[in-house]
Formats: sequence, structure tokens, C-alpha cells
Amino acid sequence: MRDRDGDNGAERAQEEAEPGEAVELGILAGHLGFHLRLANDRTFETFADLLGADRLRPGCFTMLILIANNPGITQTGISRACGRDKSSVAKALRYMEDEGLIRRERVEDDRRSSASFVTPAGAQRVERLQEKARIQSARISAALGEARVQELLATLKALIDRLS
Amino acid sequence: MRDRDGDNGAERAQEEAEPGEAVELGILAGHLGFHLRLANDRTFETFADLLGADRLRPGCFTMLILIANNPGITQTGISRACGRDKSSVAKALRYMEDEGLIRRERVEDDRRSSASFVTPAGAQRVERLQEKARIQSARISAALGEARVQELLATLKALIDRLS
DNA sequence: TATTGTTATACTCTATAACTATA
DNA sequence: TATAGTTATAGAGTATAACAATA
Repeated sequence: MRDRDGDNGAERAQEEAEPGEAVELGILAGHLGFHLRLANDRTFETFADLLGADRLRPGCFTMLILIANNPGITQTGISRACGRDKSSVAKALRYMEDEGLIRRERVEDDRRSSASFVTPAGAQRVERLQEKARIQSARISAALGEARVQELLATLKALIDRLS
Repeated sequence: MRDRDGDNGAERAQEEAEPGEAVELGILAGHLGFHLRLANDRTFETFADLLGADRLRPGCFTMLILIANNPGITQTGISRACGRDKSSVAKALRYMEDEGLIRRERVEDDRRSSASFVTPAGAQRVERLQEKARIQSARISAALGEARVQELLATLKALIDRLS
């Protein structure tokens, strides 16, 4: 069923694939990208629900945590770490600046660069986000078991590193 | 330029995080969502490069394979299987119909529903897509090892099933 | 009343390209 | 010339809501 099955589920489904019936995934069953997207969607949704009012626009969560952990990080540094274009970073940072979560300063040594820092309000938000992230982690561990979660993380990191 | 200096980290970053330095990920290092997104981005990009001229709009790849494997599947069925709203499905199907990859027929038993089928041109495209998907799988297996890929797939499926 | 599919619309995230100011 | 950041713009991808046809 792995290959060239353009018509192997055919006769059965030729009439009609009814709701509730098992759908034949074909090559998708072994296609990593398909499952990565579904898993990504699912974890994103459940985390967004958990965050509730603390929710930030998606890219912002990552960027805010990065700034909290790397005070003075430049926008180019953020761009590299989160895999988004500098223009996307600029837009997200301006939003967080307007929200009072971060502040930016020109770097003295190189006045082209700007350094980002969390404000006290931003630090409080980071605290709450991290607490919610711990809850999310606990849920995932409950679903998969801690060992499997660690294995999953390690495998994803290897994939990110090695896939060119 | 792209190497890391090795030491630095938090105390170093307290002043300023310079480009090229290792970035402190903090809680992101163990945050599954962060790594899922990066892995998803990476596999998507490499697969898109591989597809080249055969590339379809992202949602369409999944939907076309589903239709090939489930001839006559309804739009609601596709919607459920790929986790997208029926309006998104309708838009994607119209696009693929315009491209000559699929055709749609009203279902006789329930004239509200429409059944989708791949055209001969669609079937050819599916063949090429599946061939490229096999190449992508081989690359991923080369990067991680076949056993680890299977383990990863199984874990992602478990996560999708169990995370509420 | 409920469901299937369509359409109009809007929103979010993102990148490209052109720009400035520094280096 | 090259780099950091900004801005305007465009484009994917998606969902919401109102709708028509059908059940």
C-alpha cells in the first residue's frame, strides 16, 4: 500500500466515501511532513487555549522568551534563532514594544543595531508564559510518557540540524 | 561566521548578545511546540525544493493524495482528514479542478454532496508527487536512520491522537 | 432543522524589495 | 560596499459568516 496505489482503495470507495469511515491515507501514512503539520497544529491549538488571555501572536511567544533569556539580543540574532526574516521580527518587536513588553536601545558600539530587553511587565508575562508552558509540557508527558517526549525532542533537533 | 564561540551564554549575554554567538534558548529548549515548528518549516522547505515544478499549494498536496486514494471522497470527508475547514477545502478543490487535476460530480444519493476524483492528468501528477515523496523519505532516513524515523512517526501519531 | 458546499470577506503570518543610517 | 533595521506591499493559507440547495 506504500506505493503506486492510485486505484487500490478504488473499488471500495468508488461509490462514495462516507463520513465516519476510515480514510485511506496512502502515501500520507508514512509521510513525515503530513504528521508534523498535524502535530504542530494540535500542539499549537492546545497551547493557545491554555494561554487564554496571556496569549501572544505566535511568533511573539518565541521572540519574547528569547529576549528574556538573552538581554540585549539584536534583531538579527532573533531572526536567526527563530528562523524568521528580519522584517517579520521588526514587525513583531514593534508590536511588543507598543504593548509595553519590551524596550529597545541603540547599541553604542554599532549604532545600526538595536538591543532588546524585557520590561518589568514583559518579565511578568514571561513568568506566566513559562508557567503555562510547564503545564503544557506536563500534559504532553502525560500523553506520551516522559521518556518518549525526550526522545521526540532529540529526534526533532537532529532532524532540524541534519536536514538540508 | 556561523560557528559558535563555545563558552558564553547567560552571563555573557547579560550585556549584549553578539551575532554568531550561541543563543540561550531558555524554556524553548524543552518546548515541543518550538521544535515542531522548526522541524515542520525545515521539512516543508526541503520538500518544496524537491518538488520544483510539480509543487502544489501546500494544502493541495495532501488533498490530492487523499482524493487519489479515496475516489469519490466528499469535501466534508477531505475536510476531516486534513483538518481544514470546508471553505478552505472548497477553494483548494476549485483550484485543482481549474488546473485539470481533479473532477467533481454530484452524488446521486445525496445531491448536497460532491464526490472528487483525480483526472488522468491528476493521476500522473500524483505519480510524480509520490516518487518525490519517496526521495524525501529516503533523505530523512539517511539523516536519522530508518528505525528512528518510524519511531518518530509513531510518536507523532500518538501525540495527535492523545493531545486534547 | 441540519448538513453540504459556495462565496465574500477578513485576518494572520510571512517574505520581498526598496529605503535609511550606519559601518 | 556591506549590514541593521524599517516600511510598504503582496501573497499564501486559513477561518467566519451568510447563503443556496438539499435532506
